[in-house]
Formats: sequence, structure tokens, C-alpha cells
Amino acid sequence: MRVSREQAAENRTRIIDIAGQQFREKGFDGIGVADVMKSAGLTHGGFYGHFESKEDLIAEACAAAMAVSVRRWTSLAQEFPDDTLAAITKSYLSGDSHGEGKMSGCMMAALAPDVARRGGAVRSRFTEGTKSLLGILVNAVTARSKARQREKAIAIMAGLVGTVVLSRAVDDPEFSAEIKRVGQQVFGEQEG
Amino acid sequence: MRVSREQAAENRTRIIDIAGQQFREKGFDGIGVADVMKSAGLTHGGFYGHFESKEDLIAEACAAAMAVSVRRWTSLAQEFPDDTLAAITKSYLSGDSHGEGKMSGCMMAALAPDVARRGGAVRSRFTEGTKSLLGILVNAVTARSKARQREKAIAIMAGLVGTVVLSRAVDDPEFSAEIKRVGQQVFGEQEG
DNA sequence: AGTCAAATATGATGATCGTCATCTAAATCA
DNA sequence: TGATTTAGATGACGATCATCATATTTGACT
Repeated sequence: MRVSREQAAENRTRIIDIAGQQFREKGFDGIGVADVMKSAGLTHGGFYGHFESKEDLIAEACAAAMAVSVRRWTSLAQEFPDDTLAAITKSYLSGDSHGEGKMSGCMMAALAPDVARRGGAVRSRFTEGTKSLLGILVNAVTARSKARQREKAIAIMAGLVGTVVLSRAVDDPEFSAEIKRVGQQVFGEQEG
Repeated sequence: MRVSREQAAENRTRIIDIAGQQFREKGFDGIGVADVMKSAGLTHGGFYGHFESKEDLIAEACAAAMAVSVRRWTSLAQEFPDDTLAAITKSYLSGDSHGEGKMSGCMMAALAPDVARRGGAVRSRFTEGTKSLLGILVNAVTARSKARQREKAIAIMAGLVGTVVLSRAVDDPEFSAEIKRVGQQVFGEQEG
């Protein structure tokens, strides 16, 4: 059954959004094309009308999820202009920043190693997003020189990603909470 | 063909070692049981004589790979007693610490998000290893109090993991090198 | 030496995967 | 309005997967 062009475009973005969620939850290899389509309310047949391959969908989902993070950080920077860093780290480490947990969390924390195993397009879309996020962090950080500012931002980004990654992987709830608490304290304040 | 008990035990540890390498390179879902067995010089048939399931192998491989890291950090601490932190971070961020790149690198950096998607045994073995590594780091760090020491160690561990994770995922070699350089500088010195 | 048990090999199972071919119905356009 | 295009549905393909059944060979024990 054919649908209107706007409906088709809307379907495409819904597929990408849902794929981004499922990938973050289960990994690129943990969810299949047919299941993504079903979650989007479609059947698997139409998939290759929208995407060249699963790899193509992964790349699009990466770009879209990174773009969401960029928008979130940007609006946090606008909303909290004098303590952007604390606002970002708090939002970042709160986990379910929009209520659904890992599915809607940061692509870097959920899938960076998976991205590292993939090919060109996925890596490059991820890299673009990472650079954009870093740019926001650089502006949120204070230091004696522009170079120091960038270094500090890089360290904080790595610290935040590592904090989320470890706190999620670990099985002990208290240990997990401790990791997040320390991450908030160390990487969310203008000193370290 | 039956083999001696020692041979069988040796085969088992070889399967676990090779599985650990392949998992780190391709992810838990990126390599199959049959391929692991073939890489170990065996056929797929004997697998379920050694392990209950693939999940069981994953848990064993996790534990073994974490134990290797624990031994490495321990021996670094013995070899460089007065600057253990720098020695560990340098070894950690050098990447191919034993020549083969990501395959032999840290389980936390290669697979933490994959671990987070798994069930009980995998998570718990990973958590044990993480706590052991943290214990080593705590002793390698200086701070005003024991509590501060632990917080600092947690932050450094997160920073190191995030540094490796991001530098590997990113597509731009200069950006990747920059991330690693900053990580070494910030997390390898007794200040931040 | 002879029996038993165990380690591995061979082969098959059903499920799931990415991808493609074909069909259908409705949107688009002339 | 009629012709054409196209989004999506149905169904199938070969490949791969985890797992199991069975056979074989040989170490281990009596």
C-alpha cells in the first residue's frame, strides 16, 4: 500500500529513531532489520526502499542520535549559561534523561566500542557528532588558555563517557551509584 | 579422538583465551562458537563438553581477560613502586601493550557496553575484575584521605576507559591521537 | 590386557539473519 | 479520469547461528 511522500519521510525518520533506541539497548548486532521495522509499525519488506543496507541504517541512526545529544547540550548551554558544565554532566549522568533509560541515552556511552568495530560511514558520522559535542564542552569549560580549555573538555568528555560505561556494566548497584556520584563530582566542577 | 586430561584442560584455556581476543575485536555477537573453536584448532563439536553455553564462555572469557589485566597492573605496581599511576596509564593508553592491538587490550574499554547488555554471570565476573583493578589503582594514587584516594582512583579509571573508548571509535587519526595524549596527560599525573 | 569413560569429530537441527523478488494498492501526475 | 509510479506487504533465498545427537578414538582405570 503506497503512502504519501510526507508519510514515507515520516516513516523513514521513525525507523531511524527506533533503530537508534534499539541499537543503544541491544547493540548493532543485537537487533535485526525485521524487528526494527516491526517496532516502527511496518513490515520488513519496505526496508530496502529506505536504506541501502543495515550498515546504512546504522550510520543514519548514529548521526541522528548524536544530533539529538548535540541539541540537548546546546539547549542546556542556553538555559544555564553560567554553569553549563554542571548542567551537562548532571543531565548526562542522570541516566534516564528523558525517562526511558539507556535507550535514549548518549550514543557514545552506549555504542562507542561497537562503532569502533564498524566501517567508514558509521565511524565518520559518529566522529562528526563527537566533535560537535566536544565543541559545546569547550565553551562550557574555563581555563587559562584556549588550548587548556580544549584539553580540559576532552578529559571531561572521556571522564563522562567512562563513568557511564562503567556504571552501567557493573553489577553492584552501590558500586554503580558510587561511580556515578564520583563522576558527577569530579567531572562536573570547574577544577579537575 | 580423546586427548589427555592436561591436554583437554589446556584446550579449554586456549578456547577461553582466543574467545577473549575475538570478543574484544568483534564483540560478543560478532563471532560465533564455531569460529572460536576453529581458531583454537578444534571443531565446533567439542564446545559443549567444555561450556554450558555461549553465555558461559563469555563469562569465562570475561573473567580471564580481566585477570590478565589485574596481573599486568599488579606487576607494573611492583616494577614502578613510586610512579605506578604513570606506568599504568602509559601501558593502558599505549594500545597494543603486547603487540596485537585491540585484541589484547582492556576488557573494560573493549566490551563494557556489551557486558551491560548481558545477564548475571557475565556482569558479575566483569564486576569482580573491575573492583580488583580499582583496588590496584587506589594504591597507586595519592590523596589526603583514604576516601579521597578511592574517589580519585574511580575518576581516573573512568577517564582511562573513556579515553580509550573514544579514541578507538573516532575516525580521525589526529583527533584520536589528541584524545589519547590528553588522557595520558590528565589521568596519568598526580594532580587531577 | 581389557573395559570403561571421556574428548573431540562429524553431521544435522531449527531459528534467525540480511537481502532480494514479486505483488498490491494508493498516491502522483498527465 | 486514466496512466504511471512507488511505498509498503508478502514471501522466499541462502548464510549463519547456537545447540544437540551420534560416532570415533584413545586416555584412564581395573
